[in-house]
Amino acid sequence: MRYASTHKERTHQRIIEVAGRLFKERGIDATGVALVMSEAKLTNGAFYAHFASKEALVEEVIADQLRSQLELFQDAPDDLSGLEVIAREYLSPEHRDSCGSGCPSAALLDELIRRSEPTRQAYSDGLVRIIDTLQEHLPRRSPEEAKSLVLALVGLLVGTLQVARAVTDRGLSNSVLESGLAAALTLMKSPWPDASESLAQATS
Amino acid sequence: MRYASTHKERTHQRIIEVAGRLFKERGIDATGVALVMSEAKLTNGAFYAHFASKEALVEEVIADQLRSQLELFQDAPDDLSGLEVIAREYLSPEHRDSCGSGCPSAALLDELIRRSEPTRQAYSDGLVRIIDTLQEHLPRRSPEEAKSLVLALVGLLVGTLQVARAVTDRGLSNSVLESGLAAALTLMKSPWPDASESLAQATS
DNA sequence: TGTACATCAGTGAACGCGCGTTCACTGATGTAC
DNA sequence: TGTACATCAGTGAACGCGCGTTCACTGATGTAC
Repeated sequence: MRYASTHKERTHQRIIEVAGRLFKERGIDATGVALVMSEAKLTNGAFYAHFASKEALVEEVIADQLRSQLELFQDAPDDLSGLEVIAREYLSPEHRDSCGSGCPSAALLDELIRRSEPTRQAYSDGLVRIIDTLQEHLPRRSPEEAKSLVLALVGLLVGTLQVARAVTDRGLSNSVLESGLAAALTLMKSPWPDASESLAQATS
Repeated sequence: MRYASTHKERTHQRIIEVAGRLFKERGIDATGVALVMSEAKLTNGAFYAHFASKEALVEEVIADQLRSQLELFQDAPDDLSGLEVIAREYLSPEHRDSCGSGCPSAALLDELIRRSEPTRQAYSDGLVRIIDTLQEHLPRRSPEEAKSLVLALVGLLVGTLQVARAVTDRGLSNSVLESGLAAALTLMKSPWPDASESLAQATS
């Protein structure tokens, strides 16, 4: 072998990680293959020795990003306090201010909705795994309750972070994060209603 | 006048509305000026008689979209039941399945974060107006509580809709919508905690 | 041990294409006299 | 009333540019004999 047997594999992984950061910082469409390769200290041409197309890269990046996010969540304690730690870190100003190293869902969600079937499937599979993992933090609830709560929390965290990033007023942005966190903590300790119940019925 | 005095103005507005739909369906970067103009039954060249650049169109589209969204919310009753109606319609399968005619935040949020300063400002201004309007649905709460709750609800609705759109499994997608709605209703009737309070403290 | 050849990750110039943008022009209709 | 000109929303071909992709090549190192 002219290179170490792991050489190409490591280059491949480096491209995926660099692309992940650039996609999250700049958007997928706005990040060219040439830029990804130059940031990975390579030239254009080498790209197609690693990936069949840009979309194939996108698909691998998404799978890789969701795997990383899953591992991050798995580091937290396996109970309700772990879920609180996750929410606090997720809705922190630091996470808001670092798209490139942050959650792929918050950075790419509505771009992903419009991409190829395999890419969307890669995202969806990764998200299902994350949901399953988060559910394990709620052993005191029934599986149905736990799953429903986790789904709502995922939506809340992702949406709140995005809104906090979009708003131009820094003070308002901080309020968005704090409000989202307060809501997350409220949900974690609330009894879980049936969604078919209306507010009027529930409060009367 | 060779045309009715309102002719150009109406064409201008038609371009903005067509572009709004296309941007939300396909993404901003992925929607070319030529496509927008042909869908508006015009040719390329007329574009620059109406807008200084594509980004100027984006800015006007965003302002227009948030104005429409605000009007939609203003149609609901001015109390807590109105907020429930809004949440139910927002998290409906119909809204999930119609990006083009739906909420601009859900369709474009993370693309907006990366656009020009004036475009982001247009979005931010529109969102602030929406938040102020939604707050009026909560006369029973203190202004601080009402604002915090509304901010969290906005994050929850936007994030939940995006996740429901991204997930490839239809059953899971429906569960996401139902869970998000259940969470929204729970938040509307819960007492509002201080975000600095931790879950451990609150539950012990 | 020395030489010819095979391997293959990476190089870098080139390709066609669609993008945002420009511009000379059209043609319908109003105004001047 | 008739004719020459002005107005201006819209036309459609063309521009340079950067994109994703292709391909003939390089050069370091392994293998054959």
